[in-house]
Amino acid sequence: MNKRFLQNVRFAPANASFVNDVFHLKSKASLVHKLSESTHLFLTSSLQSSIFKLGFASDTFTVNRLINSYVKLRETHTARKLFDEMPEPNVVSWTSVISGFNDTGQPQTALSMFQQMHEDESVAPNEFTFASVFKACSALAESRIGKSIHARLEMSGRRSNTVVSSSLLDMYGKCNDVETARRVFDSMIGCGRNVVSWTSIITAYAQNARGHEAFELFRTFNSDTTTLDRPNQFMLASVISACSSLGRLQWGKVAHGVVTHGGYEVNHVVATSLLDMYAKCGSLSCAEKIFLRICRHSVISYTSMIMAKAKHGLGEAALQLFDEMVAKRIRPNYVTLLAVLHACSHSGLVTEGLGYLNSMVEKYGVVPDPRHYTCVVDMLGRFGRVDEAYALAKTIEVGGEQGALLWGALLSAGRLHGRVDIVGEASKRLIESNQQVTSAYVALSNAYAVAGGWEDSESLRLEMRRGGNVKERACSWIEIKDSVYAFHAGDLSCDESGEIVRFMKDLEKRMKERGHRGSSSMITSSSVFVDVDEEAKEEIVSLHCERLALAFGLIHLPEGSTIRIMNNLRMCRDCHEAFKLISGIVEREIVVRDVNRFHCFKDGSCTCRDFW
DNA sequence: AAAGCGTTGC
Repeated sequence: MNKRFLQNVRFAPANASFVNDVFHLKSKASLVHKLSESTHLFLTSSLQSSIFKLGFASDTFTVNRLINSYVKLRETHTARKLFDEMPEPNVVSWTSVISGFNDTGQPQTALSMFQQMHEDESVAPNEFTFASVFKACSALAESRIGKSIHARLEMSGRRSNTVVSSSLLDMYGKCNDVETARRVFDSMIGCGRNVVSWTSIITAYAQNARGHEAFELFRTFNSDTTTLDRPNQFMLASVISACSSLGRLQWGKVAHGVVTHGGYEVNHVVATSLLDMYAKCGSLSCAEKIFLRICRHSVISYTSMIMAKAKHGLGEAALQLFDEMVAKRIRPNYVTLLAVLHACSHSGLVTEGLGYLNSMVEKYGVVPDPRHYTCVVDMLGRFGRVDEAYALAKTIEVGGEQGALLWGALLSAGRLHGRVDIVGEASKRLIESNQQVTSAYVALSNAYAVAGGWEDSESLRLEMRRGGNVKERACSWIEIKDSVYAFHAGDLSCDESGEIVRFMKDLEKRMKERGHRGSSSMITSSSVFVDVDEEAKEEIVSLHCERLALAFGLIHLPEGSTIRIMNNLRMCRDCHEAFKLISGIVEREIVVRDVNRFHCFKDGSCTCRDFW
């Protein structure tokens, strides 16, 4: 039959081009189909030569598929070359190449392509293009450019698209403009929000230190009856991260319940966020349990666990884990080295810490940056090597926020060891660079007061008041079952009878007797400092509150319960000592008024109780 | 044919 057909063709020239077309189109269809399945550069480039031989080099649709195949293989350069040779690129061609640059970490090039598209004026961007371009702005945290493109979007009338709006709100979130992100989210009520847009707004709050609102939105999403979407791995990782930064174990457990329910425990990003959450909420054992369940470890899971051990005072175990990671050929990054230095700093491994700082380039290929130096300055300072800390700090040229952290570390060192000269130098640098001005003034004022320069101290305090510098109030809090009890620095109104202070003094005495070091003289020194300045008192009371919280937990929790203490300054480095001590103390009756009672999540939906 | 969301540091 075929034979006869071909014979007919031979004698019917009028039909020849028709058959030729059919043959070509059939070949094209199969080539394009093969392209979409190609996962190897070799296959894609041989398909390209076949396509070109058949004469489809100018066919926009076919070349778009080709470009797309190269983009999937991350061959952005080849994709761009093909694009540049196209006689008539359309919006798909432009968008494919722009998203290719996004996917290969070249958002700047993606943006310049968009600019070129704008100047060309031959093709108008559509929803797909805008979504890609906002993603590029997110990556660059470029709100200025993002806003101007947002204006173009509004003019084009293409806003009522869930994907575009999500990318837009995500961009505002990444540029730290949460209010605008929220406005975009609120405006999406008509075009339909989905799990991605909810995740974007939750992430915007979570990444901008507004964890409460992030969690509140998560709850709203879960009780929203208008959507069939359930939380996915992206949303959960973000929500869990919010719980970590809030130090709210109960909320973290609720999120863990949702993870288990949705079967997302195997996702390594979710698992890593859970690990970090348990560690930051004080449960090292749960963190470790999660860590051991992770099958394929990444640099992030190891770094999180090293940091967890470091913050819980287990410096040697942290370093051991670091060795294990290196042995597994997982390459450490700058955060890993920060965790390692923290481990040394928090466990008094000064020599080891200096060793890591000096060998990190050569051994691990990580160039130390100001954050690593700050960590080492802090470590030297804590262990009395203040002059070395100062000498090191002077060699680092850094300003802005990083500079403030560096000189802030030195300031603490000077204060801890009563070095007025160091406090003076560090304060001067902070005040000059207009960073942490309040703490600097307070510390300086205290240093003068200690050295007997009462007049200087007084004039500084006046200067502070005139400048309107107000220090954020420190607070500690404790979770007991479903409630959170908060204690604010300087506020001992919960101690009407003075019994707490007596208890603290007793506790402190016992701690000293057992050789507990650190800021152990907070109560006795308070009587010295109380007339001088608020700062010392704040720190003192903040520490009091941790002990207070301990005492509180001891009284209200059944035997064997875990007590978690958090504060908004840093993880309590004395917790381990305090725990050891408190376990030997007989229960006492103390009447404590609830200072503050946050609204708390009643955990009814948790499905993984067996985990704890 | 092309698009949007997540984890480690302070």
